[in-house]
Amino acid sequence: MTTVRIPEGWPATEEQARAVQDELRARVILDEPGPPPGTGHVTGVDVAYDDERDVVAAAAVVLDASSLAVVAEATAVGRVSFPYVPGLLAFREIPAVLAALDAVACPPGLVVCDGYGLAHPRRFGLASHLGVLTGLPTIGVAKNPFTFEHDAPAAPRGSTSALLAGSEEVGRALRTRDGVKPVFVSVGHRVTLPNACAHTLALTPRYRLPETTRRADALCRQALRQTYSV
DNA sequence: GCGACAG
DNA sequence: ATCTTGTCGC
Repeated sequence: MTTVRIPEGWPATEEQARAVQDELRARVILDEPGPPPGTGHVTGVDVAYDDERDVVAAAAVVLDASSLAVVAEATAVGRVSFPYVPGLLAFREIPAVLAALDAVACPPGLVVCDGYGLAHPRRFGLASHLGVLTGLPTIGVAKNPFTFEHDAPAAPRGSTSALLAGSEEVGRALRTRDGVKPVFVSVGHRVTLPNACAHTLALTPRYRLPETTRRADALCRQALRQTYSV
């Protein structure tokens, strides 16, 4: 377990945070396909909080993309860096996520985030932001449609429908299990939307949520609990 | 002005 | 995110 460091000049206000998004947005790469599903490494990152104690715990779990076996994992604990504000989630999660990613002992490959990338009020969600800061290919897989519109995808696993901001497709609702509520996939950095959906399907052989986020979620919660019993 | 709103 | 027990179903 390592310690979270809040970067110098980290935004302190919502206005500053939005200005950072507006500047970094230009660095997102959308025209690379990204790694082929089922090859190399796939890494899940997630964060758990205790706002009462001002404590944050993050986890990064690296899986072998073809077997989904855990290859490496790391956690980071520290102070909360930003309050939760819809549209500014990245400022709350990224310092902890970066610390956990830095502590992992092997190349992360594709990084799967809990939340959104392109599907964001300013088109620069958590997955986009993390991708720009690390240079890694990233995607976002969210559990809710946020403020976006969508029709229900057909019932079979693998069915999709457009996630829309007006008439712009910012992501896809993707059914990962027959007849179960879909997940919401969007592109982060250096990955294409169809490829992001293919990765998500490859990571959901059994459960609605990707193995990466399930593993990372369990690990960061555990790290947060250990913070109490010490 | 009010409500909604990733995690 | 987090607070929280059992329960219905594959």
